[in-house]
Amino acid sequence: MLNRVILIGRLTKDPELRYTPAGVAVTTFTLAVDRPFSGQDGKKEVDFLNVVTWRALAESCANYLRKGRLTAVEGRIQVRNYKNNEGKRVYVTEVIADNVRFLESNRNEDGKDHSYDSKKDPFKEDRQPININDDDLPF
Amino acid sequence: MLNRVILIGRLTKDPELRYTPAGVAVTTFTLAVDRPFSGQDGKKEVDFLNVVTWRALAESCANYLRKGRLTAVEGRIQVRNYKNNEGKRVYVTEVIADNVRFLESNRNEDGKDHSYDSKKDPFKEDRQPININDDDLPF
Amino acid sequence: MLNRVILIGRLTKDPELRYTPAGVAVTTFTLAVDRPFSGQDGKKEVDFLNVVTWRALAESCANYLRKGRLTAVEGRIQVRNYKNNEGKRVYVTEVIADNVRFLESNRNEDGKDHSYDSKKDPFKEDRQPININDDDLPF
Amino acid sequence: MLNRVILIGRLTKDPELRYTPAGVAVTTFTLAVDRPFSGQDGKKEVDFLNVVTWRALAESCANYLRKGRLTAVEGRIQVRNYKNNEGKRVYVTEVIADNVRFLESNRNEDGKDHSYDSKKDPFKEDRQPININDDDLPF
DNA sequence: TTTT
DNA sequence: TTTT
Repeated sequence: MLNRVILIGRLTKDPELRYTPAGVAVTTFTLAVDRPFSGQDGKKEVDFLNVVTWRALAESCANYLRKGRLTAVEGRIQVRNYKNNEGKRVYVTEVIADNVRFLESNRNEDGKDHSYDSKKDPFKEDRQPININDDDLPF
Repeated sequence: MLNRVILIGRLTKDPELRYTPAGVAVTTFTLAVDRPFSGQDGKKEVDFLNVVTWRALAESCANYLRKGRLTAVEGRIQVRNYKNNEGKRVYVTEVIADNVRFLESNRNEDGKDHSYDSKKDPFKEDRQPININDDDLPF
Repeated sequence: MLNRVILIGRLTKDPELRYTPAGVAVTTFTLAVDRPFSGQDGKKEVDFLNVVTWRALAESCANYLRKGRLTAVEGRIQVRNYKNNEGKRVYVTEVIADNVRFLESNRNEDGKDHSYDSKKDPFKEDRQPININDDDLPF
Repeated sequence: MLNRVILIGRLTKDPELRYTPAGVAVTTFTLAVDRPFSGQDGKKEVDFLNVVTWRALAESCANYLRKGRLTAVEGRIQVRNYKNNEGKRVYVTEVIADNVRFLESNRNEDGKDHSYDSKKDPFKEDRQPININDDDLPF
């Protein structure tokens, strides 16, 4: 009935943008989130949490997030399951984000409006995959 | 750096209480959390999320939660991994709760203080397992 | 940049539905939220938090919430200020809800779809006030 | 029964550290939190939210937070009331923080452990006020 | 001004 | 009373 997650962490790699066959943008990335009180007893503990964003938010994440950037994410936990190539059902837990805050902006700050316009994205075609099934997404 | 989850859902089964060899109580249960807008397009979508509680909270959850009860949980997402019996690394995502609210109380309301006292628990010994390793918990 | 609140508590009175001159529904109510650890040292501490909902959500809150009902609210904190009749600026803090969960339903459960339809609301006209200014809302 | 707030914003001024007569540290500051979608229709909307921290957390906030710093706060909403000098009851809403994350560290990064030690604080005595009542705190 |  |  209620399912809310808020995370602050750093991207482990650059985000990955893909498109479903229907042309819907989906960006995935992993956040490294340090556990509280890590480091004081020697061991540094971190959770690596997978985040999924859709549509306009996916495109702006692909554009403005980069490896190592401090990022806040709001969303909900979702459990997805699929059959792997051995026919076994696998369960994957992800955070479906509906709000992402870029806490560290680009170095080359220019004061312009950075809202993403996919029509002006020169790399959009390069990123567009061809064999994704909308029901069984491959991330 | 920040990792906060709040869930409201219903228990899919009675909670399970175990003890580590060191005698630390740990209770696990699964919450069924309906996704928003489920049902209007026919399909009812639900996430089944695993929750873990420790110590005093574990004991009070074992005592007062039951299958079907509406329950609120506050905590953080954690990813645990272990090697399965085929030697393959398996990743398990759980919500480690630090606050649990019983939104539906027992039918037989009696007005007494319901804070759990493990010394008075007649079932404690029955529930106590013998072969749990504190580092590699079996849930 | 991020502002998220989640509350669970009970309505102190029935909710109040009003309409702006432009016909926008706005419902307000107060949640009594018990503080943690209240009661053990004798004193029972409660926060009374004002909640505001708009449009369709306002109408369904007006319809299904009642005094005493256990309710979950998701939203953000907002500080509104206005000049009182002595010309002094007054600051009011409210939770603007975008998600409300009715944790205690009506006794007369009927299994029907309870999504609110304002066109079928026989009391809508009665509740419609005439002298509310959209910019300076009177709650 | 549940009361959780998460904010990310910037300090409007340096934080203020005080001590109760019993010697308990309490730090207060205000976060400027931009509302979503601000700026696109011309008007930039902000909420100014008062935050209160206690004890060790108060001391580390006083030490490491400064005006303008981006900061994440976790806590609960509390409504405090007192009689003002005209004998009228005034209600003040604050966020009582139990977790604060410094999202922008000091410029002079040195890699050292920055956990606050009040015994080594050369300014502690200077900051110690004398006429605060523990029950009716003056912020 | 307040709920169970 | 307000931050970038």
